[in-house]
Amino acid sequence: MNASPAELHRTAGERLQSDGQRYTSNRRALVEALAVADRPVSVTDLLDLTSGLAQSSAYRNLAILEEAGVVHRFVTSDDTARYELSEDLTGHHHHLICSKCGDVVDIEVPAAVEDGVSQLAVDIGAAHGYTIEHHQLDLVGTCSNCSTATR
Amino acid sequence: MNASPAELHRTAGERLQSDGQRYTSNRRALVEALAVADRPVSVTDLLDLTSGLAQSSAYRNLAILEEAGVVHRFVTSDDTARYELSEDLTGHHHHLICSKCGDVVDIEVPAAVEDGVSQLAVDIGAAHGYTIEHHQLDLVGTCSNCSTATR
DNA sequence: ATGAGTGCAAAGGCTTTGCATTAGG
DNA sequence: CCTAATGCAAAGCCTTTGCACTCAT
Repeated sequence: MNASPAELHRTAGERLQSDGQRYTSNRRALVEALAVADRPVSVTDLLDLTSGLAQSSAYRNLAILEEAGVVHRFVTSDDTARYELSEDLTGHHHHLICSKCGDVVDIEVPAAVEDGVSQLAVDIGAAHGYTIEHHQLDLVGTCSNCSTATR
Repeated sequence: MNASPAELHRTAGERLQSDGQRYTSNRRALVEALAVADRPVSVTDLLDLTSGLAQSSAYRNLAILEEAGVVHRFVTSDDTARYELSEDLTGHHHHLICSKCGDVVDIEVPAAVEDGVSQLAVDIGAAHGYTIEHHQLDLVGTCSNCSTATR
């Protein structure tokens, strides 16, 4: 986890390749931007962070990167998808989300809680016939900015 | 928690009233449908479950019910909003989500894990200047149906 | 009567798709 | 060369909004 830039790109390239996909400059730029951002970002953000990337290409490439396990996509209450590098590249973490502005901050969780949740996932999955892929713990609240603002 | 139907409607009515809203028949029908569904449902589902309810009214009323704290809205990876009755009406629980079909099942979590997460929420919130409103724990995987399907 | 609530249809915003062009292997 | 990838514009889908009508108080 927390791979160096070079290592990151190598891993990304390998995963795409084993998916029968190329690691093009657009895709590299997206991975780069996600690494630099170091927090979940929307497609709009990514278009700002990269340059000369068509919106449709961003969506298409993010879908491919997700399929290859390089990025992770999720949606918060503001209905816009956010992307971040896959957890096995950056380390397992959870999210602190502002219910007002939709902002997301990465957080780390004590091992005790993490273990409890992991065990739970196994048990619950078995009980319901689900194959658990991952879990997601969100703490939802109001960020200092939005608390202060006169709404 | 797990209020009787009568109690449920009474509580819903009160909350709307203290929000300066009426408990109209459309709103009652939505609450009724959510209670019967007993799982998070999409607006499309709600339109099927109720009858003669305009789509726009569904959205508008759900927003008002959410504002009044009667229902809770959230989004899974399939980008469609789901609604359920507020947790203080049905009991605190979490979700088991199918990453393929977007289906959601309510689950309950052992007190030990729950306590750990609650404490965590307090700590993390303080550390980041957030006022935590609630937390959300999702177990994401593939339901038995989708595992079997030849994709 | 008077404003909230409703239905219908149109508009919005994020995302996906079609198609001709470009580029990587 | 030949298919994958790209950009542009159009289309889609969920959701929101405008407006006239209806209902409750």
